[in-house]
Amino acid sequence: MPPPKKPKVGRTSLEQFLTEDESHLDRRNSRDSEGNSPAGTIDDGSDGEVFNSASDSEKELNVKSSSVDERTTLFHKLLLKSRSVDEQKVPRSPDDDACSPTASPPAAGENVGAFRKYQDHLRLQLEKPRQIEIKLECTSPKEPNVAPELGSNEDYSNVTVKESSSAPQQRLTTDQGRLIDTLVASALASSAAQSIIYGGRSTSYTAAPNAYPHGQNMSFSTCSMKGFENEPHDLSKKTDATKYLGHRLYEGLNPSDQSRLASVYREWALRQNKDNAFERSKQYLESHRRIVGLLSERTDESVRDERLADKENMVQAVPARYPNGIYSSVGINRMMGGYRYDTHQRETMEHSNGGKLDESGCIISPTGNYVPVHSMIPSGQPTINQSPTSTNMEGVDRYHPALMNPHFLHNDSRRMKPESSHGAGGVNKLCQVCSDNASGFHYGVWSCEGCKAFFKRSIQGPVDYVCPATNTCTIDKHRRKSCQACRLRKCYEVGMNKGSQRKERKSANSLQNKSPKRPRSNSGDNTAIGSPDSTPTPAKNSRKSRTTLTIEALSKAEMPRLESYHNHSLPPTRQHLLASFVKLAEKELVYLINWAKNVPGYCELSLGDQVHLIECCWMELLFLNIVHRSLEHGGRRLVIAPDLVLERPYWATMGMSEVFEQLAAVSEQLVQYHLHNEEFLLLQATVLANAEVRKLASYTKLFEIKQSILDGVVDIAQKYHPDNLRHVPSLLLMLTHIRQAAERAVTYFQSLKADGTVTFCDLLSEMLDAQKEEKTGNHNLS
DNA sequence: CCTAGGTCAGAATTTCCC
DNA sequence: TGGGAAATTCTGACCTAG
Repeated sequence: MPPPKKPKVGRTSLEQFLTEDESHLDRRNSRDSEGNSPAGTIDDGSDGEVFNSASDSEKELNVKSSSVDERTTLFHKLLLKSRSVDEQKVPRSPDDDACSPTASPPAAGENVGAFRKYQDHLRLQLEKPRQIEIKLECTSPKEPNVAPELGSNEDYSNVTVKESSSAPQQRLTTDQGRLIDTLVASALASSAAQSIIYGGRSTSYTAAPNAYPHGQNMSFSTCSMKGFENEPHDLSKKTDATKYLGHRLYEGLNPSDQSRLASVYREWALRQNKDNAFERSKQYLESHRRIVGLLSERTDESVRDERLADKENMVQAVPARYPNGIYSSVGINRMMGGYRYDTHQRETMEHSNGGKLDESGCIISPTGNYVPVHSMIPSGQPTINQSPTSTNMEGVDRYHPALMNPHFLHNDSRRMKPESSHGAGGVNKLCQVCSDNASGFHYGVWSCEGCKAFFKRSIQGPVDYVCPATNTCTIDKHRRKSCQACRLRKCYEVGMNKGSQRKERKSANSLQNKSPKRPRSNSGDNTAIGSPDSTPTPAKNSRKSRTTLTIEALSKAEMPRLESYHNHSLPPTRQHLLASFVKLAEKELVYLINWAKNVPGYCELSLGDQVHLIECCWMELLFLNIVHRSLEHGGRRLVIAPDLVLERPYWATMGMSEVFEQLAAVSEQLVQYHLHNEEFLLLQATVLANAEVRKLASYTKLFEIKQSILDGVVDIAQKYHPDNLRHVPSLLLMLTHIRQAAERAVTYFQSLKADGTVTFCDLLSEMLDAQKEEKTGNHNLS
């Protein structure tokens, strides 16, 4: 028994809905009076009934729905939204309690109480939990007359839904059937990927629909390698039937969608394939995966639209936190809980989404998993009169993510944050992590309660999030739960950190207030203060401001100090220490790639050059960071992570004695040179820009970047060490030792990888492979 | 007034068992 | 192997102290 629920305080979400919907209704009415209906909607009259066996009142509701009765539809929607709201959680006025539920819908203009009474009535009718399972009435795939023509615009008369209790059988509406199509399509896409991964066998599609206790949950999971074409199936069996369903659906896709689906999953397969090391990993890099994916994940607003436009034409893998890894499971909860789509719902979702349709084109389950949609929509459906690749949003509506928004399908009042209750001090700020409404300035950034709590939990205890995809998951309001690793990465990326207190917020604000003044004059330029050159020429001025901008950009991108979460209760053996080291390196590498994108000019290089530079110097950069973290120890110990500080004896334990000695020596030297933080930032950028001496595709641009960074190094040296002309060359000399140490380490790691001492993640693995290839000269610098 | 951190109901997921 | 139920983990709205 769940504990008693607390009464909800403040404005109820239902009230929110009512307010929202009443205004919405007004809009609808005025619109309909003009005789216009939104594009992309379906003819309600064809199959308006949701459940044939529904109670009388529900029938009445549905009949009215099909006659486009605005108010009834609105109530139906409200009912669906609020079905799960525990009545105890909804504070009611004595007046409400005194009234019994009303079986007739209130007239337009009636008050909220009347809406509630009717809603209560509907709730009572539908409160009984439904246990629903999908049953296909097909007996053989060879009998088209009984097999549903999925993917066509048929009604789903052969697909039935039955209640497990005493309720009679119910039919699916066409819309429900199509939603199931979409789910199965996702599952089959995953299965298709499996078959590609496992040797290119003809695709096998298996999706198992599982009925959950309350009739509201359904999930599909891929689970078998059985080929559909090759083996007989008994469609009276649920799994086989669903397999058939998926197969037919795939067949129903138009050729371009099929090909797109195949190519996306082929890429995915390449990424997963462990047996074909270099060629495939290279192909994979070249086909915009992993590191390329990380590099392509620009945060810059100017490229955001571009990225979103690309997504229009993308089928995405379904990220899921399941132990079986590549088997994506698609959890769609409450889909069958009476869901029905119509124009009113669409409008409401647009409304609640701030007037915008989600651009990703993915169905989103309440778990946050998302299902590829655009390519799943079978062609030739009159109600979706567009190609799936079209950017015209009209055809997206039916399968639109918004329709699967858990907040919409299931009114969990806890999750329905009143717009005005937080509002970040009255300022309508958005969460910098997920773009939900920010509740305040938390951990140094504007963030919502969810991301705040998530970050809090993440920094409180050891977490070991691993992205099931390519560390490039989109984190937004709907998908923030789909990948913890990427959510945490995003938290750090936007600048969340434990140390941020209100003080920093004030300074951030004051900085913001001052910022517009900055370009106007160099007087505020820190580099000018105390500079020996008191009469700067315009050229020098421009160079100095460029240095300032470079340093600002680099500071902004400063990497977080990640914890290693090394288990100190374990004996400090080579294996344990190396495992922690590698694990940390994996995490840092992801941040490193994102850091690189903030190096001025880096993103303007060709993608190939970006990848190449990172591949060449990632270890150097990791080492430079270690050296920097270890400055306070003066070379006596190395700070691998705040929770993993290695004393000299352990360097040998790890088999990295020489490498670490070198790093420690550099660290000791840098202390003597009084390395300033700004210099450190520029050194990092120098390592990146100087990673390759040979001519790359973007040679000129890279040369400019290098010059600019070196100018910065010189400028800053003048600022902090005006009397020491050897300071800059001394610093640069240190980089040669870091490079040497990195090269040794890479060789060592390659040997560890070869003998299997330590498990490397794919990204790190690929980095090591790339360097190996580089060494053997197979890399073609184009 | 604001935020970090605590709390806990409910949702989501995993595990166990038949 | 599927499915139900229990156990566990995660999420985020709300609360409180400073």
